Amino acid sequence: MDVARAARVSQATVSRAFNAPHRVNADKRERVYESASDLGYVPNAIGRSLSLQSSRIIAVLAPAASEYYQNALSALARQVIPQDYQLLLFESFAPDHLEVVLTSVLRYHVDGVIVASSLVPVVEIQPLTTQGLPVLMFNQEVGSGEAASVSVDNERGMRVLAEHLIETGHRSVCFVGGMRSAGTDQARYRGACERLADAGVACRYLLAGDYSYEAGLAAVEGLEAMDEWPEAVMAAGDAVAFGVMDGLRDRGLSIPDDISVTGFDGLPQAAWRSYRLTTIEQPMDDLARLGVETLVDRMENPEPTTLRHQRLSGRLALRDTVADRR
Amino acid sequence: MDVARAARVSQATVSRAFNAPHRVNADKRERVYESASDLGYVPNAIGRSLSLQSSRIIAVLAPAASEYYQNALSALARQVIPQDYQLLLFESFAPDHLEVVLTSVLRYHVDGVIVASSLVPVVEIQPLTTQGLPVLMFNQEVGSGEAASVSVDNERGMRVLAEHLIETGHRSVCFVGGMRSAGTDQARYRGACERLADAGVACRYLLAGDYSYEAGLAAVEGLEAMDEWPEAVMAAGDAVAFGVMDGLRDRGLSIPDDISVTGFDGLPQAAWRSYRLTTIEQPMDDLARLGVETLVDRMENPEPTTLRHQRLSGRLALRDTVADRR
DNA sequence: ACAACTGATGAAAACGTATTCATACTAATG
DNA sequence: CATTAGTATGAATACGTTTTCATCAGTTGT
Repeated sequence: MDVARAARVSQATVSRAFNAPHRVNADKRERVYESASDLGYVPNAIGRSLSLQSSRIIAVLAPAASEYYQNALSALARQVIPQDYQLLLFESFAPDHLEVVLTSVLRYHVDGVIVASSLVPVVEIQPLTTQGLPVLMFNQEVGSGEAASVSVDNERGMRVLAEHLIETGHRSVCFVGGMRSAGTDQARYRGACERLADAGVACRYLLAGDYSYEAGLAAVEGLEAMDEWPEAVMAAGDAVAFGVMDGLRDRGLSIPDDISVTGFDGLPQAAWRSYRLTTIEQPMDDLARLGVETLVDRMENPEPTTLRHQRLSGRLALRDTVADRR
Repeated sequence: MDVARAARVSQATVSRAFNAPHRVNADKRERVYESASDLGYVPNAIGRSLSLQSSRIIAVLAPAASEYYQNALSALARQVIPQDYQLLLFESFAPDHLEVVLTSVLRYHVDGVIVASSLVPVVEIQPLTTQGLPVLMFNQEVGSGEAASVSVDNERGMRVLAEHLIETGHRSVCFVGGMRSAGTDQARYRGACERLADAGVACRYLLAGDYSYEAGLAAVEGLEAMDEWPEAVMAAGDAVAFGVMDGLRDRGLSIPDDISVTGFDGLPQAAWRSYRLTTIEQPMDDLARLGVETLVDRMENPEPTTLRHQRLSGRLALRDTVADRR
């Protein structure tokens, strides 16, 4: 290698100068650094990966078009820096495209994978786990043993929200779900349902179709088609809630006076003046930190730790979309 | 290698079976595929990178917390797939941290770099260009010769918006900028100013501080401190515009009856019912495609093409935040 | 029948690093 | 002074590919 020659040392010494400076004499070390900066040399991470059999790269599968997952990605990117890993982004994996993406992930011999998408069920990622690749499911509750996972406590969060609605005297509620298949959707509906049922409050289920603003907006038609407006609608996600709010306002209804609305996730927009949405805020940074730590732990400790789901509690953000009806 | 042995062929043949299937006999090819799937083998991209001296990875520097750049990242991720490149994400580069990030980029020997951040001036990325690394500045207008770049035509977009305000009879305008240092900010202000001046309309400048909702909200205080409300405020970005709108509404003003507001970027929220913001929509997919194509072209053709800035026109989205004052 | 060509294949080198092993040297101990 | 322990260094190897080059078999043309 050029630097070695320029510094009149062996290539092994160059390697040591960068990775274990104390193991090489000060004078040679300086010579190496000097030649390196002269030649604009920086150690090649690819050669390093090959030799070390470890790339210090984490693949992350995320639908970059979703507001929630954009925030998750951002939080993950920040948490990964202190651990000195990089994120390799994989996106846009339609169900039929997923297999291609997964072999692509395999090709890059990443050290670990974070699956941040409600569209990828845990069974689909078996091609990765069978290769012994550590996988973390982000924002998905999976059974223990299948994969490591972190998420907010969806059921509890929804229970807290339901509790709040009950306390404020709501007697009829409609839950607007995103996608039936998403595990989070089920957990959230269950949480709402159970708590409301305890208090003798009915909770209908309306399907928006996905977790978007547009879906929420369209769902209001379904709401309208019911015999009468519910006193409160609990949306499965903030984005849906924004759509619902705007749809209701379009129809001349006032929030929260005519109808209360709650969300879930704690998107930045929930705090905006036009919405001031009462919602459960996901502790995004904590989730990301916990997730990355869990994954890194699995990557760096060969002995297989038990794969378990870790739940973090969300925070109830009380704002202005729930009326006191007592 | 195991697969070679299992298929009783040389390792060179395995390589050819995957990269140039027609150059290896059908029977051996099948044997290779079979052994590969038995052993769960996929070609190692790291070894490949080392041998090919090309990683097929593009580094992207983006502030993952900004709504605009999240959308840009998403568009870039989609555009990069058909070209068979992957995106390696680098984020959170405070000015003093930038150098570390850049050497990290260098380490990974990526094939190209996309800088999607208004916070990174083109001079700062010289460490990359001097290494002969192709760089694309996304959403930044840089002088020709310094780096390849793509952006929407900021000046023209703002002129179109100004034109619209003039046509609808506005006689006083305030421009709310994001950050003085950002090149886009200057171009947008210039576009607005020039067109308005032509029509004899004054255009004041108010600095929000950054391109966030919160900055826009706070900027309304500055607006309030002026002798009288302007007839229109032109925000430098949509997020700022949302903040301005909410700030004005907080003060009991009606949009657009009391004050017109315009934005810039075309964020998804601009179409939301609560804002219905008249703005310039950036052709994000076209920008991403053009940017990626430009970069890929530079990566794959050694002879240096001239580095130029490419502008795409934005689209005027006429919605409900500009009144007709004639 | 023999030369010339074609196509399939393997051996070997290269890419840039980390690391093991051996060697040369220095310092400390008896 | 001789032995030992320790330290600094380089040579060599491994990591997993791609690719050049040589070889060998088979085919075509005369």
